[in-house]
Amino acid sequence: MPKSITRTYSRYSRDAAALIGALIREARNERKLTAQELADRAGISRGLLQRIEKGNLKCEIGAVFEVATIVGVKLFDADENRLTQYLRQTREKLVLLPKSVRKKSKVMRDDF
Amino acid sequence: MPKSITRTYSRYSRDAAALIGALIREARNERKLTAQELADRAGISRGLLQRIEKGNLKCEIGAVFEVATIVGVKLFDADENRLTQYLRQTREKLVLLPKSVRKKSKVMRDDF
DNA sequence: TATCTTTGGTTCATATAAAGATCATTAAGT
DNA sequence: ACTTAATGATCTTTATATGAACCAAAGATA
Repeated sequence: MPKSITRTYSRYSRDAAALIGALIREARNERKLTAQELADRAGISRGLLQRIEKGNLKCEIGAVFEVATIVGVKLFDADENRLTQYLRQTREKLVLLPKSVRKKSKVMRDDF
Repeated sequence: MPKSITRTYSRYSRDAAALIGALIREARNERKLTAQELADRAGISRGLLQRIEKGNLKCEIGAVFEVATIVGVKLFDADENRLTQYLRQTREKLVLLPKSVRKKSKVMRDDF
């Protein structure tokens, strides 16, 4: 990560992360779990869990998903079956798709 | 990050990441964007985009969300309005909830 | 009120994710 | 077939996210 990158995030991304974080915190309280307990179960530190619940965008997605899974926050708010089904479908579809994209060569007249 | 952490991920987390990655790649191809172009738009490197599309769990969630947003992959497969609405509702609910969880003190007889 | 627990911020050391560059392979366009 | 471009993969360097150990503040229980 050279040259000190300062990322800019869209509002949608920020809202999505904040939503997941809020849902996790809510679910954790409903299940009467302390932050430390949930962090232990997920194999992460309490500090990281705090940042996740705050909707911090600079957390590794694996940690967020893991915590969400443990407390039962469904990603895609769809049932789990659909997820794996869709995953299989998508994989099948992908092998049929071209592997690389290509521009219409140099300059193409499409103005008529 | 001391003591070399090797995380374990649940199947659900792995599938979810793989699904997002596959959807991103599919959407990128549909929009005729090269990996470099999408990476540039998201402000990330092409290498990172590759890992995201492969479903690598060790990517920062902000980068994943940003890319997904750009190519139009909806998280929670809900419309954006519902996301922000739900976010507001959740935030309102949160202030009403107790801020800390507590075990039922030492040993509580709940066996009657 | 006093005590114990949980949470919220720090700070610091270090493991590591990300950028950037390079190269081989694959595939699209001519 | 040839050319050009996109992808896949690997390597090195560097910025930084994470874990750990703090402390203070808030909250629950008695």
